Amino acid sequence: MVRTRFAPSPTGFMHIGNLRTALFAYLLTRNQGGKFILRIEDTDQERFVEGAIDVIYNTLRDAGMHWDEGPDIGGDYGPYIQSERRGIYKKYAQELVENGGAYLCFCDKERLDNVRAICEASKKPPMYDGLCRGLSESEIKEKIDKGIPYVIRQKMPRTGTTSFDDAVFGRITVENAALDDQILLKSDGLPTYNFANVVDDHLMGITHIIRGNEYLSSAPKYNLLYTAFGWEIPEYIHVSPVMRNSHKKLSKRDGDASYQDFIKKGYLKEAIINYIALLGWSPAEEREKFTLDELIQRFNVENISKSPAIFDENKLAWLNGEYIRAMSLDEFYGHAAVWISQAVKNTDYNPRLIASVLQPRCERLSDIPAQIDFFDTLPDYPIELFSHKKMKTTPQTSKPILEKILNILETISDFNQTSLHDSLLSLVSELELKNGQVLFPLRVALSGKEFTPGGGVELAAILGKDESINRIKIAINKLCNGI
RNA sequence: GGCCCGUUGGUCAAGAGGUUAAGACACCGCCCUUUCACGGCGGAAUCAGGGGUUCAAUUCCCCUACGGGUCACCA
Repeated sequence: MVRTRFAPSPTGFMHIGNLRTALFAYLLTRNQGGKFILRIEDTDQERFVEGAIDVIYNTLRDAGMHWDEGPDIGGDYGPYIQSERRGIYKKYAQELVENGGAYLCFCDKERLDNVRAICEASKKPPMYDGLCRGLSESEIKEKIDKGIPYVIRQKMPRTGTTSFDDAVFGRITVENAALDDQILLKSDGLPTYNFANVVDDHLMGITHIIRGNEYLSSAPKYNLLYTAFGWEIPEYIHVSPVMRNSHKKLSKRDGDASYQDFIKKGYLKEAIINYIALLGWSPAEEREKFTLDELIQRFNVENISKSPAIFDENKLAWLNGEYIRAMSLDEFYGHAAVWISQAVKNTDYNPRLIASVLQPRCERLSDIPAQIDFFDTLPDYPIELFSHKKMKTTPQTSKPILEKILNILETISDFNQTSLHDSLLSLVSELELKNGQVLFPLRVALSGKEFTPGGGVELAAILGKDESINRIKIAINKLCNGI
């Protein structure tokens, strides 16, 4: 039975790279019919942020990644919050001391700084020199009796190599001599991340560890720990980071790196999940758009890529547009309504009608307000806007046409898209013109803009008879004065 | 600096000794069209460099360059 875990620190926001790691773990688990465990790593009390755990819950739930065991729903391997597991680690650290895999170290900060300085001076990697490794029973007892604070350090082999197989990176081998006697238990009795992680993963029966590849070089140390305890080493799946550019990881410092940021920017959760699944993993098919279920069916560790992937918001936007266009109008309206109402306060204008012209030309929901800002107030525009090379229109040609349009609109009693369309197109054929020569001036008159969602007919239908006539008169007036 | 890892178009990427080196985003052009989009068609664009191994290397090996990671009583 596959058991994976997602073990975030509660920092108050969900980083997109973290979310991708969670997604990979989730996809693998569901693909294999295993259990997905949520564990909160909050041993660093200084970083505690109010409400941060809820952000984790909400994001995962919103994205559709449901966990089988976790702090809120429990499970057979709890507690699932590290701060509630304190007692456990000390016991295991002591066990390790007894079986020779670890030792007590009484060195104080000053000495440690010294050791480090010496290493650096001789251009050697800074490592603990192992002074306390050789302490005798009586020396240890004496120091403890004196009340000297101590930490517990892992006793690394001084010779030989340690190897392990990573599902993505293959076989990794390191010289044991390069491994530092890392601290397992701090002098305050709390475990370091390195230790808590190993203990928790083992105790929770985690079979596959999916995490960022910044842990790749630590993995041998963890394996030595597993071995020292006589525990079975899990499968490792280290994944390369999601980058902002070729040098930097996507990070909070750059802003806009969290799931919440993207939602705020008008991206759909389906598109975000779909897009990040494609960063560092590729499906076997020539297709880009996948639902969560489809991703689950297809996900496999073999197709995870070794190299880092640069996050391309362009492609996310495109994918988002694909999702938007695939919606029914009702669905789209459900998403777009709040954005439409941001720009259009006038309740005479039917927001559903506005949504219908927006849907095919909208990539991000947040693009909506700027696209429809002309409904409430007609912008002041120059008459040069009536010039369009391809439509063969100029301010001069537009004026008489607008006057004719005005006459026609005034006679329409049932003012809707169909009636407008029919009567305006008959005007076109009557005048023996191209559609654009009539309808382009109308669009400009109604919107004061060169580009609009929907054309003259659609805009007139939304604006209604009175306002359409009003705006055409304004345009004619402008043209009278301007030509 | 030591160690570990990586490198296919601008970006995501397929490819696993013999391919016209897929596909997608972005870009450019054309078509459609009442603007802009959508859609359709087409185009330009990639194996980091150098050595090997081989009849044949993008693919295997080595070196170099570049990039990343890691070396805390942080996680």
